[in-house]
Amino acid sequence: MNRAEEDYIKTIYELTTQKNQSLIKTNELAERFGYTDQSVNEMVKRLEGKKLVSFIPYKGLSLTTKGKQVAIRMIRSHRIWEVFLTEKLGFSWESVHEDAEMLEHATSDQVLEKLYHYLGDPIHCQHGNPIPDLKGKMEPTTNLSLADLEVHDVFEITRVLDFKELLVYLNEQNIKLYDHYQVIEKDLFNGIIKIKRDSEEKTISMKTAKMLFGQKVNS
Amino acid sequence: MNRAEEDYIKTIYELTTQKNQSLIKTNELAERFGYTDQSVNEMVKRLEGKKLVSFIPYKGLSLTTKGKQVAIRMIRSHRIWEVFLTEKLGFSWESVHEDAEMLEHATSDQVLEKLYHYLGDPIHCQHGNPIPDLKGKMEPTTNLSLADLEVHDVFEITRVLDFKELLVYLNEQNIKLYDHYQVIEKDLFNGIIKIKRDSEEKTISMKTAKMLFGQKVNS
DNA sequence: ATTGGTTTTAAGGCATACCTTAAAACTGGA
DNA sequence: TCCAGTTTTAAGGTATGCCTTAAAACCAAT
Repeated sequence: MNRAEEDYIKTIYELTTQKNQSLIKTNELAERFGYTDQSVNEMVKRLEGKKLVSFIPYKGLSLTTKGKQVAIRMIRSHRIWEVFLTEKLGFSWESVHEDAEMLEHATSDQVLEKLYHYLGDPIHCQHGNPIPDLKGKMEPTTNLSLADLEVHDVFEITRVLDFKELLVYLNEQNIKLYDHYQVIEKDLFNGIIKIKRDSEEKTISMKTAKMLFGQKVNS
Repeated sequence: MNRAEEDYIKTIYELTTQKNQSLIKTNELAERFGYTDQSVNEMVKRLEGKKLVSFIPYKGLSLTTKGKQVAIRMIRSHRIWEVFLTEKLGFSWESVHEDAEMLEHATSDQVLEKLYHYLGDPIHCQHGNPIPDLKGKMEPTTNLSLADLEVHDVFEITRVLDFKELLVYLNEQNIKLYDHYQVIEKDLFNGIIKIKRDSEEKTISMKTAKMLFGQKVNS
C-alpha cells in the first residue's frame, strides 16, 4: 500500500458512505481527484488485482472487505491525529485536516494505539466524527441536519462537516459542537433558517444548516 | 522534495558528519542504501539540478547550503518525534527510530514547532543527539568515546549511537544516558574494557565502547 | 432494433526512481 | 607516460502513477 493507493481506498470509502450507496462510478472518483477517467480506471484495475476493490464494468465499484478494513484503519488514524493536534498541540479545528492527512499515512499500528490511549481513548474527533475502534466498529453517525428541523425544535449539534470555510464561519459565529439551538424561523423561499441559543439569534443559510448534524432535544 | 530525495539528503549529511569530511563518494552512498552506483549517480544529478548537492566528478559530492538546511530540518523533525515517542507515548529508546523516520517526512513546520514546545523545548533526543534549533544551530556533539579513555578516568555517557542492537544491550546491562563510569581495566590485546559504576563492574568490548560518547568527569 | 450518449479500454507518452550491462573518462602508481 | 583500476556516464529496461487521444463496448430510450 502506497500513498496513491491509500488515497483511492479512503476516497472510495468516503464517497460510498456520503452517498449511502453500495456502488460508485469511476468518473465520480475522477471528478473528486481531478484525474482523468482513464487514470482512475488504471488504478481501479490495480486495486482490483490487490483484492481491495471489486469493479463491475458499467455498474460501478466498491471496496472489498479487505479494502474496507484499510479505509477504516486510515480514518481511525486520521481522526486520532486530529484529536492530538487540537487537544494537545492547540490547533484550531479548521486547521488540522491537512496535517492529519499527512500523519495518518506515516503511523504504525503501535504508535497509533499508544497515541490513542495517550489521548484517553476518545470516541469522536473535534468535528464530531466517530473514531472507529480496533475492530473497525464505530458509533453510527447522525444524518439529521439542522435543515431537517421545524420551527420550535431544539437541536444539539454533534457533528459538523470537516470543511475549512464552514469551520472558520462557525468560529466567527461562536457556534460550537454540543451547543443547543432552537429553530425560531424557517424561510424556505429565501433558503434561510433562524436559530437561537440563550438570547442570541443567528440567521444561517439552509446550505450551511445542511452541514450541521445532531439530534433533537426535549426543550 | 519527495521521500527518496529527502532520504538521499539526510544520508549524505549523516555520512559527511560521521566521517568528518567535506566530500563523500557516490559509491559510499550506494553501499549505504544498497543501490547501484548508477542509480545513485542519477539521483545525485537530479539533486545537483535542484541545487541541493554539489558534485565534482572523480572527487566527491557534498550538500549545498540549501541541502544542508533541508538535512538539518529533517534531523530536527526526527529527533523531536523520538522525544515524543519515548517521553509521551512510552516507547523504549531502541524502538523509536523507524517510527520517527516515517513521521519526520509527514510533519509540517507548524506541527513541528507546536510539538517542540509541547515537549518543553528539549535540547537532546533520548540517545543524546542534539536537536538543532530553528536556525539549524545545535550543540556540538562530543566524539570522545569510552574507548578513548585511560584506566582511572571517570566518564559520563552523554550520547550513544541510535543502533537497535546496541540499545537493547544497554537496556539489558542497565547502562543509561548520563550514568558515570570509571575505567578500571583496558585490555587492548583482547579488545576489552572493564568499567565500574558504584560497585558494579561491567566488561564491554572496545567495539561497544566506541559507540558510547561523553566526557571525562573529575573523580 | 437502432442510435446516441456514456463508460471502458487500448495505445502511446511522460516523470520518477530504481535496475543491468557496457563503454568512456579519469586517477594515481610504476 | 602509460596502464590498471576506479569512477562516471550512456543506453535501455522495469514499475508506478499520472496524461491524451481514440476506438470499442455497453445501456437505454426511441
